Amino acid sequence: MKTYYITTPIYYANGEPHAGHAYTTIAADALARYHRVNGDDVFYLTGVDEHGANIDKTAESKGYSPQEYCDMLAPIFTNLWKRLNISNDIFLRTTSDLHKRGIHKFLTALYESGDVYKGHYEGYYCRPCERFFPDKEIPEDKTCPDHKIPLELVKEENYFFRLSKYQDKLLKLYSDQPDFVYPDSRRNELLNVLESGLEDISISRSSVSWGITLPFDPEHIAYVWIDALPNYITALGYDIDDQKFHSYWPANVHMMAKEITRFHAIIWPAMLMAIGLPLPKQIVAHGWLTKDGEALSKTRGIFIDMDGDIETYGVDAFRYYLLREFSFGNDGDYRPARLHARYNADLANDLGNLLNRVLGLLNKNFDAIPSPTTPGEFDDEIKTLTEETITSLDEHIKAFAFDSALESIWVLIRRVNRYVQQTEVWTLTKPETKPRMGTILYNCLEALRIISVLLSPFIPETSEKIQLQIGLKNFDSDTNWGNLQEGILVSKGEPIFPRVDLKKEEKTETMKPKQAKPKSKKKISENISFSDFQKLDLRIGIIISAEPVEGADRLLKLQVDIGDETRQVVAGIAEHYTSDTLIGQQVVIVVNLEPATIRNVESQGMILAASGESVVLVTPEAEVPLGTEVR
RNA sequence: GCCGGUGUAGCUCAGUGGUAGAGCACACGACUCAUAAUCGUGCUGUCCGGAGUUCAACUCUCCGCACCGGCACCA
Repeated sequence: MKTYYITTPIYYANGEPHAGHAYTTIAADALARYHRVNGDDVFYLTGVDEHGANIDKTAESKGYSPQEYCDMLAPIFTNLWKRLNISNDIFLRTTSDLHKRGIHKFLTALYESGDVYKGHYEGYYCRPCERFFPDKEIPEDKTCPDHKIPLELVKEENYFFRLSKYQDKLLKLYSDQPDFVYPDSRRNELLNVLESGLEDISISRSSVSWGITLPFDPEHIAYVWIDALPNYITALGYDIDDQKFHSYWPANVHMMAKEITRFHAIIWPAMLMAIGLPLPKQIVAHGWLTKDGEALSKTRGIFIDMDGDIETYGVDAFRYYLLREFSFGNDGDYRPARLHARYNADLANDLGNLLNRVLGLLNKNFDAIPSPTTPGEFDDEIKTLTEETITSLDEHIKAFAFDSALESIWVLIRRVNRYVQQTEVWTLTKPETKPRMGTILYNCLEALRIISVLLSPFIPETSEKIQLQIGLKNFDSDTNWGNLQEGILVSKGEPIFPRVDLKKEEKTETMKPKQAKPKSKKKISENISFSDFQKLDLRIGIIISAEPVEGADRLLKLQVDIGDETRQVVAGIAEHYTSDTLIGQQVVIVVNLEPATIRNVESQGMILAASGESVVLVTPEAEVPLGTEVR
């Protein structure tokens, strides 16, 4: 029996899961189920990554120990997966013994490979990022670009992994195995990274406490990614080297969202090379979800209402919509209106109604499933198309084209609807035509049975409902035509996808104004003295010219009149303001900031702006004389 | 600025060197077994713009525009 090992990332447990996590997990679930129904021995892994300074900090801010916090959060993930019908075989927590033991073995092996060395690291460090900035990346103001807080000059003794050594081997991997990274767009990006050179990476932290200690130096904690990536082997029992590990590793697919491909497609394979383990076969990245065209954002309250949509349309409709409407690999725009349209058109009208009408006809005219005694026109077409669908489905699945996969099944569903129409079964009630009627109904049911098998990876609950209504007590996953037995008593057939009235929906939607209050998540910094504050010289100025900076997308070169003089300031606001709207604006400018050169342009100060998801200039509430002090 | 991608019917997208397709939506018709479902027919397009190669380009080449990623940049 072929094995198939598929993984999602272990999601970082410093917040609740969102639709993006659900998307990854549902896609991986579809693959896992597809391979299971085709007879493979499948192992499907998902889980949570529970270590690192961020979790420690989040836990502390909520008044819990990190372990307590993780223990609270893990069930939120598992409950969601249960609700979404995720068929994972394991839910790995990095705080589990299984993982900790595996990591010890992994780190020991890595250490013994000779590619780990101890280095003194002196450099600029961002605590929330848990990372050092390489020399060429240090911002001139020594502020973390993501967290907007000052970098700390930290001198740490760290262990490093000789990633640089693996550049050529990785390049060879990419050329020998062109499908190692899917889709090609991601592969190209990573090739760029590889070709521009790799630096060794530090794999430990001595300043962080919440994590796994290095087996060869208890003073150090494994860096979160070094702790997390090997979960793919620790989950299989790598530490005891058992049969399970050897039968499932290497993984067939590591599935993830596009932002973490670098860790999976560069660092992870390099580490595996170092310890002499086989590499995963494919790194598969999907795009991000937007909602009605806007990026998801906690702070702006833009989120996908999974609970609401699942409540209205059902889990399978949610799964179906995500897999059917988005082309996997690209970003996808989640639009409740489209979900609604898909639900009614595809699920209720095409599939649900087909099952219902066939069962209705059968119940009205027969006591049980009749035998196909009387072949006729179109029968072969239905049978042939069913078989062709099985083949094309397989091709699409291999290419991660869930949308085409589902579309190909729907071609068959529509064909069966047409079959009912063409044969006008409902007219064949006379004794002499009844055997033909029975045959047609048998064919319809058999097609529906096979369709339910083909659909089971995507919408498992529906598949079961279909088979139950057909009268099968145990799920029959045989896709050979004719496997359906005659004489089975069918059920009455309640609609499996009752139509949803849009007007009702609009009402309920307006009834729950669930707007999150926009707020910044950055914590208040440490206190400074009043004299510290007084050191700042803030003045009112007016922008008299603004032009783009050569070679930079975000920068504008501004001339600001502050009364006595004109200052040239470079500001990273080009994405939010055009020159026209800026000229004539009064702004607050820091005039005693030491000058800096950015992109060969001198900047003699800094314009204040609220900078969160959007950037908004700070301006005086009423016009004031230029050069006025701000305090 | 560099690298890559995308731009086709109202919407979501497929597609080929010979003058364009699917689903949804829309209109009309058929049917009445079925969840106002199904089936048929029809409709709309400067296939982003421009130049070039070719007997012929939406499909190839070049230039440009727009949007989206990645990298650089964010005092």
